[in-house]
Amino acid sequence: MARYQAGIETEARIVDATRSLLAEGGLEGTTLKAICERAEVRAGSFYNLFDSKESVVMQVVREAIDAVDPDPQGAGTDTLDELVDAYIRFFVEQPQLARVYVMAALHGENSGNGARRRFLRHHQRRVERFASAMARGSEGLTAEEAHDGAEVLLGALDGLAFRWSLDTDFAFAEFARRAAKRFS
Amino acid sequence: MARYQAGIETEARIVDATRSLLAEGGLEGTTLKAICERAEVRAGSFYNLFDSKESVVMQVVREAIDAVDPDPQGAGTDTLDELVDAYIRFFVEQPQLARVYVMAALHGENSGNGARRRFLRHHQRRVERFASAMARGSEGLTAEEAHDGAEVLLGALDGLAFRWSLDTDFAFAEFARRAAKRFS
DNA sequence: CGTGTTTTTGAGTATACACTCTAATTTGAG
DNA sequence: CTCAAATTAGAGTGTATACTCAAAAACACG
Repeated sequence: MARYQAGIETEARIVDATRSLLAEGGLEGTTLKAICERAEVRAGSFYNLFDSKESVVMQVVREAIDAVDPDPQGAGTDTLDELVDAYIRFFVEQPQLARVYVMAALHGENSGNGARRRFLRHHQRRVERFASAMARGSEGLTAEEAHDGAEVLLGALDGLAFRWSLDTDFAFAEFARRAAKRFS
Repeated sequence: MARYQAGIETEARIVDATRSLLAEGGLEGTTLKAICERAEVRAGSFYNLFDSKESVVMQVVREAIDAVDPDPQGAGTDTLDELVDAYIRFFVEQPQLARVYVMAALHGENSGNGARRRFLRHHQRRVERFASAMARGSEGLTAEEAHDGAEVLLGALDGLAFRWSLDTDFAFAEFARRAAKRFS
């Protein structure tokens, strides 16, 4: 762990380098060599501050997952529109982290169950939150209907997010709102 | 290129091995060693039949992309429901190829523009086909409205497909139909 | 058979990768 | 200023990867 100022700054530089590399080229392009070059650090310094390459990558991925859902405490009070807007804002304001988020989901897809399970749990928490907002928003909706609706809406949002990650000219925000409108 | 029966069979065994490995572990798990072991072939035989590892992988990926849209000639005659059903059937009947398809999309995400552009073109063709079915299905829909609607619906289907690839217990078919109803 | 072609083998090459280790340098609290 | 602790450098290790090559084996066909 960094205790001197120099170490703290180096650590931040390494995290920044890792985040931008992940955003640009995915895991494939994010080699130790690339991280060290971009952070202007030699391999020895890297391993003085991190246990492994995986640990920085996971740190950035957690950062991205947290940023998608910035106020987990607020569950139970927000509206569906607010949740959708938060998702949209995440993509517009932090496109680098957004790309990492999409890739993390995709990579968790393989990656021997660990990452996959983590991402599924994250997804389920999000579905519940969307479902409860949905139920609060419209009278006469059973819990199951709200849950299923939330699953479909989140599926659509994730699909559009993926579409955006293929081509960042895609007007993600517009389409996301259009999808959300079908549910209110 | 294979000219004797033995070579033809070996080629098929290699393609099968590659497809199942891609479905199980993604690109990461699909090493030359793994392909050769599963196909019961030595490296030299592999390179007698294929130029590179990438060429088999691309062959399987093309196979998957083609299987999503089994009747490209039929464009202009099918209904939206038929298109959605074809998509669902693809996932139910050929889950291995379906997994490869999802992964190809995700991997195309990096992979230096080539794969990304190919996948985008494929996506755009599909959007057009869905849009024309949508326009035919309901009167008084401008071309642009149909196009945007198709983009949202396909986004939802792709998102749900991704959700299914995270957890194959997910009732993809049900949710896909629900999404189709919601977004058309 | 005999013969030219295809197929198979398996040891071998080159390279990229994550990671280690020791010694030198820098830092900052007392 | 001193000195122990933190930081850095950079050559070096081990391993996995895609891929090559020359020779042996299997094959089809006259």
